[in-house]
Amino acid sequence: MIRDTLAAAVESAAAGIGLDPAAVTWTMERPARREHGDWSCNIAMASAKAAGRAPRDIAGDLVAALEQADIAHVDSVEIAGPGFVNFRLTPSWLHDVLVEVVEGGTDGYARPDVGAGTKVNIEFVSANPNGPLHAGHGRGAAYGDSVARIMERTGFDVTREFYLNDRGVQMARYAESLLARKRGEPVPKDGYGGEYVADWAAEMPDDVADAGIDAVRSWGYDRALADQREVLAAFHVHFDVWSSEQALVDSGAMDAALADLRERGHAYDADGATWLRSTEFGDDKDRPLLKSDGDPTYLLPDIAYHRDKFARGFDLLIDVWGADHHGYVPRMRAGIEALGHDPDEFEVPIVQIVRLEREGKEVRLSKRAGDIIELRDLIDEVGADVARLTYLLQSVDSQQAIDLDLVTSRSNDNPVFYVQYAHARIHSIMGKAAAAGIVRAPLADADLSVLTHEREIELLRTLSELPEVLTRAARERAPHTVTNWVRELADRFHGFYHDCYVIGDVPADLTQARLWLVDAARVGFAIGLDLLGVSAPESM
RNA sequence: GCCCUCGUAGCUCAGUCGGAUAGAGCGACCGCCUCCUAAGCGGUAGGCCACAGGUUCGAUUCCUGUCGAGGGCACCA
Repeated sequence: MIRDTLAAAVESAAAGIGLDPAAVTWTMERPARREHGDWSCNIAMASAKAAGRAPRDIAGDLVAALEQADIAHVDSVEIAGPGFVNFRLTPSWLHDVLVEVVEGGTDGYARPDVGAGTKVNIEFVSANPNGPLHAGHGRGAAYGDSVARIMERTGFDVTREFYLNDRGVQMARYAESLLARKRGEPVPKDGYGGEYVADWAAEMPDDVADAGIDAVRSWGYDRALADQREVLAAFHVHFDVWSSEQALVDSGAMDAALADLRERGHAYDADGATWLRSTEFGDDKDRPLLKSDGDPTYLLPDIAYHRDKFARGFDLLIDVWGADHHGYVPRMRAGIEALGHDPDEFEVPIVQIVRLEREGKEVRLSKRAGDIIELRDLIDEVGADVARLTYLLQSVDSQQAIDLDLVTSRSNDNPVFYVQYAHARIHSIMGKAAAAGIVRAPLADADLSVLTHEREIELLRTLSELPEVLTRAARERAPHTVTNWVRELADRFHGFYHDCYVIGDVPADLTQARLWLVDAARVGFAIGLDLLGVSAPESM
């Protein structure tokens, strides 16, 4: 890559004038402003203190040395601002990018090895199996799955996992609520009042209800899980592993975890309960593992669960949690440290809440669920692609308001259609070319040097940024940076489409080169949209 | 009271591992279809990057505090 070429040239030049490039941290980056060239290096400023010289003075020597070196694609090197060394390149470097994109294709282009084979377990959604998924789960599902896709592409060995809290008080209340509804009675206090409970109770066979609360719970569990699986499938999210809390209890894994904690001296008995000494690991207070009635709290099975994940050989555990659970992070991390693991091996991205609005007012999409907005209804209304891209439009750190009027509108202010339309135009061009009997010659025969139009250059420049974007998206677990890139690619493509006709009154060699450029854009959209879990239509 | 996330253009949001004149889309206003879909393209206007200190050659970015929004604070998950 060009960046490496330039960095190597800088290192060599720096060494040549008596600096030690390895001793300072410096960067080779794309300047924010185009006037500052194509690539910019801050090594002169970074070395100033150690060298005891003025940054611009060092930069001057560097530029002189770099001008002597014959570096591929470099048009000029100059000093700018406080001491930046800026490189201006000839368009040829972007023609090389085009070849790289087309030859690499969807599978081969932009595969930076960030993970180096790290085994990572990404646990997300993990909704309780006692009701349908809601819009908040949708954001977590879109995020978790997209992070998984990005990490897979960047050299991580990824497992997608769903944890089932199929044990405990919540499940008991759910079963009681189902049974009460089945019998036409009001749901008990602290029960589940959503209309889906009544609907599902109506579906429940009489013999299940007659068989008692355990049978009802079991039936209700299956019913809820089937519902969630169905919606996730419609959302194009799949899981490799479904783990059960109850199974951890039944297998003795939970007891083993507690014994482990005791052995390590991080668990103790007091006030009739058993406690985790989480304060030892930075938590505010110690947390109960076993309640005073002897039943486990949710924390102990969770610790056992994470212990199990590590036992399965994962180097890194990522739990995607909703904002309402963030206070739980310190004790979970404490539990992991208590088991002897490095806290850096456990990460918890927090997904902030989602609000759905119509005409500026909060809406409740579901008539059935009462107080929840079902993911199913959202998908039914806008489609899985639109829902996913919309969720991934912004960072999960900030709260999100989804305007349903906007999202369903077929207008300029809808970013989903903007991107999809750009993609559709690619196929429109290819279709026109085929209809006109134009055959795309082999890439090796195309003269890419004719691609010099500002729009063509900008389009290629955006394509060239994808490896860096993916590196960052993977490190920061930030799918929205990919969304931003895809939007920019769409922006560049629309501009190109508008000003640069591929077919029509253009020379044959330009048509050929542009057809390859269009194909490169297609590869870019295919990679980007796939990472977001969004398919793109070939026509609209 | 303590902890977490957020506060950037009228609106919705990027950017922030410290860098050169802070970006996009929408909305507003002005333009562009004899030619691959105008679901598009171009232009103009619009900012004390919540506020106050600190660190630094340099802070929207890092640290501290204040204010505001949201969320969480053992035996619900």
